[in-house]
Amino acid sequence: MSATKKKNQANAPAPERRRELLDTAAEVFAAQGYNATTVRKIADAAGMLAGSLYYHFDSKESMLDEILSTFLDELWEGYDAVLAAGLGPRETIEALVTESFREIDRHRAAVAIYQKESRHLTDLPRFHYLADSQRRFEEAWLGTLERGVADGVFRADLDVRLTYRFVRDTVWVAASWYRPGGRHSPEEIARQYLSMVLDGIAVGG
Amino acid sequence: MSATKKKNQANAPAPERRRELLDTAAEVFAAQGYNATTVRKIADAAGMLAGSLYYHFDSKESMLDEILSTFLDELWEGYDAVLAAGLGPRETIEALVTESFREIDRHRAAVAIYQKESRHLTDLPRFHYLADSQRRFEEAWLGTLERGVADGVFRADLDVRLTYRFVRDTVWVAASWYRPGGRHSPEEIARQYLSMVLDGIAVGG
Amino acid sequence: MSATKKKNQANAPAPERRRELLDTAAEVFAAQGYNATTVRKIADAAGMLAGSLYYHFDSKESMLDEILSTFLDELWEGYDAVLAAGLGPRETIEALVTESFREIDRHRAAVAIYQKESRHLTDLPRFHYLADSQRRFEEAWLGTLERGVADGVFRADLDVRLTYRFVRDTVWVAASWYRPGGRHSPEEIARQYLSMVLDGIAVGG
Amino acid sequence: MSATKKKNQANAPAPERRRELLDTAAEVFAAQGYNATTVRKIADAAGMLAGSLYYHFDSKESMLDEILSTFLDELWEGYDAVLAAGLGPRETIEALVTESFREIDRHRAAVAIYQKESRHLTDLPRFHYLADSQRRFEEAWLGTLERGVADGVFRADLDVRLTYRFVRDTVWVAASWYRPGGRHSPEEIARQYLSMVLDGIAVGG
DNA sequence: CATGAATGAGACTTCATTCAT
DNA sequence: TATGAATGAAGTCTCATTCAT
Repeated sequence: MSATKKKNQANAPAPERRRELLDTAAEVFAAQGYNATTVRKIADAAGMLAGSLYYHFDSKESMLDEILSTFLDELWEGYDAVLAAGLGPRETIEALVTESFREIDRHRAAVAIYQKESRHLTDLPRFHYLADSQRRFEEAWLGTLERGVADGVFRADLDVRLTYRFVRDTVWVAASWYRPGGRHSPEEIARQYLSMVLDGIAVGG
Repeated sequence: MSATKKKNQANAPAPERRRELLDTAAEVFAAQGYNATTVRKIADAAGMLAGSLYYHFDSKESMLDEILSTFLDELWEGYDAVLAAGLGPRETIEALVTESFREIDRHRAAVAIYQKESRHLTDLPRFHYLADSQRRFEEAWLGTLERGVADGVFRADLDVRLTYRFVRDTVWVAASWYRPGGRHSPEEIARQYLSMVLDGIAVGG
Repeated sequence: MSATKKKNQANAPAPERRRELLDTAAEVFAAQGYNATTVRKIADAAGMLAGSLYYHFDSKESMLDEILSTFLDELWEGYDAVLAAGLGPRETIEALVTESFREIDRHRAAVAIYQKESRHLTDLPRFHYLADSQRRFEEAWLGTLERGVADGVFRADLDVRLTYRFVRDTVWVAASWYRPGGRHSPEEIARQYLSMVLDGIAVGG
Repeated sequence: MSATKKKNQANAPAPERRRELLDTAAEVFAAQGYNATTVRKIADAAGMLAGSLYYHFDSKESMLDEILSTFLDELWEGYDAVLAAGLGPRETIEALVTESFREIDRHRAAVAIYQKESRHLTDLPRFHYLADSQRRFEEAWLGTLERGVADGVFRADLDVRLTYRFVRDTVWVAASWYRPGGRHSPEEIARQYLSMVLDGIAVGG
């Protein structure tokens, strides 16, 4: 049950090579921006000529599509598991945040691309699934926050929509500085982040 | 005492027209991304032909340059005033956050552009001042947080560098959804944000 | 009795200003080439804005036209006087060469422009007079050389057409390095040049 | 021992195609002037689209660069052989002139371009080698003439610098009218030219 | 599978020219 | 007479894409 759709890949064979090339492309997209990335840069990074990429992919856009949809598919697999677990609001938030940092760990480039490009991409029919995902996203997070306020575990004096935006953005922007294999594991980052957001940085509280 | 540099504007006079055009350009850059914005789109939005822009500006890049440097100049004017005021760490953070949201209110487009483009721009000699600003930024925020930890007003158990990143990102990423003249004033947003970051969203603390 | 035609000048008055501007334009054309010279460069050199030149002239091309035709008019005045004087072949050559260097002295820029641009200009109807001039030129020089060979004052063993080309080029190409007011007067240069061409540079002869 | 430098060609292989295209470009540059030549005209002459040229070359300027530097490299190969041969002044001049007309025969277009464009090109760092070549040129010719005067084989009453200019220019301007495969071989033209310059066109001497 | 060469659309930019003031 | 601002055509160059080999 995919969150997105089937890809019409230019050719079938050797799915590992395909994945390798997509990883390469994702790194370049993330580093330079989608528009500023030329097909030739991707090909250079992959050790081939620009034209050769078209044996594997229909277009530059379809590479981006596959990168983003693969990431979102995996993300929703994780999110759906959390949401189906019947946890309380605070525990749900904790699980979603942790899951998010794990995704950043696994798909850093894709997340960075998503952050930077999703806004203008949603206009294209091919990328409508980004808006769908955005909607489900808001449902999950906002719903959990509201449930927490109703249950008395989250403060009632904060604008819940504003809080949602803060939390959502801060989690994902981390992709812009996170380096897999760095000092902090995703779980450690999640713990620190949650501690800040849930209890504040001030002493005394 | 400018944070950046003097612009060599193609032509001196009529600074209001110049500012009008820059505002228009900034909106388009923010909405579509710098690379995806064609000079023609800016000209359309300004009600003129693409070539006509070059009477006012040397290049598309110099428009971006002027937008960003103007914004940073004003930002640092505000920041420097705060930093020179001799406030305690908590009050400094509060003042910086409030000042930041005010800048977002005044320069929404510029902030959004800065967020999206500054990373690849820093490579260009012309935009070295972005890196300089980044450095002073880190000094101001990280320094204040460290002082707060030393003074015992901020928690000592959080990774201060990680906290700095979260705080910094959360503030600026607001530019991506903030709409001047919307439901919340910059001061109101700052208050909510500070309350969340300082005291946490959980009840009890 | 003009060699060319009337100019339709954009406006009548102040012929000295007109000449000043044309001199300025000629210098820039000579220094940078006609195509590479922008109207703005001419205006800069004249201390005005590009658009202002159009009060004085119809177009950039008409400036070039007026520069070249004025020069050719004066040149042919001198040449016609020489040719009408009924001199012998050697004396005619001497007089033409001397007259030529005097023209270079007076119209250095125009001569340099003529050298560089006349070839592609002859295609334009407006500049047909350049081809006419070229023809009369060949008549005058080649005819004199042939007369000299027939009279036995010039060597019969040289290809007269080839000789004509060498002589012609050598004279005019001097415009590319000649600086009015330099070490050598036009007459001195003419004398040296004639001595070389008529008697050779080798000792003994 | 190259007179100029290595080219960073956009792509390495198929050097014959590259040379074909450069020859085409050189013809158009020579016929119309570098500035007046549009990339589209070159492409038309080569039977391709304008953009396609950029697969082979970095820019229009780099085509010009390669045309000129290739020509100068070959020219200096010939000149250096002459200068290393230890000939007397008169024989050196004869050999240099003959070599020059041979180069015009082989590189007519390049020579014509060099004549017309080198002056404003020398300002560009990329074309500094033109000035270097110019300097070595003057050394070779002027030095030989001076040696000839000292040895008593050339006349002492002529301004040697003026003579140098006349000789230099006249040789090279020939590229503007010379047509390879025409009535005269390069050697025949050289002989006629040398006869004129060395012994003069006047009978008796 | 990959290369080499080309296409064609469209980008940024330049510039002669116009015109109201 | 000159300015300031704009026009519009054209120029150089980039780049995603195609395709024969």
